[in-house]
Amino acid sequence: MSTTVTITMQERRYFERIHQVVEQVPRGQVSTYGDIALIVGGGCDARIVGLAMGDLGPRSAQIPWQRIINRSGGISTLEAVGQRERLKAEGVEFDEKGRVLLERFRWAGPTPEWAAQHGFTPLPARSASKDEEDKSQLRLF
DNA sequence: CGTATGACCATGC
DNA sequence: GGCATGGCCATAC
Repeated sequence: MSTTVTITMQERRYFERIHQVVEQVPRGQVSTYGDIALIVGGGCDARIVGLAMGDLGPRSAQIPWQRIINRSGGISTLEAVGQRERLKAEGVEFDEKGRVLLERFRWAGPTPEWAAQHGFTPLPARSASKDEEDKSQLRLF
């Protein structure tokens, strides 16, 4: 009997995949809503990642939602204090203004192997220094 | 099916 | 860097 599972892949085509990616963020590192959206791809948006995090419910105990922060390194949740404490306990450091030091603790994204294997998009490489990156791109003027 | 909302982000000032 | 706007797309009513 082939009880084909008629899984509702359509309904939350993003939520499921978002959760899957967030699970990959290692302890002691953080990622941003936008980065997760890029990895999921297929038109996924940063706000959808936020929605998916809010939709975790009981699963919040399994999925490291605390490692997802906003582009500025700030915490967007209502329980910002608790989230910051969790991250501190993992070794994540903050600056004087209470923002995560993204340059040091930002997750580089999944390995190309894992990404290809599960149908995700790896994150583009980021230079440690923005200036050097700009310099490497010759402005032909 | 239109409207409002959201754990966002890029842009312009 | 901070503040205000517009845009983005899925959900809830």
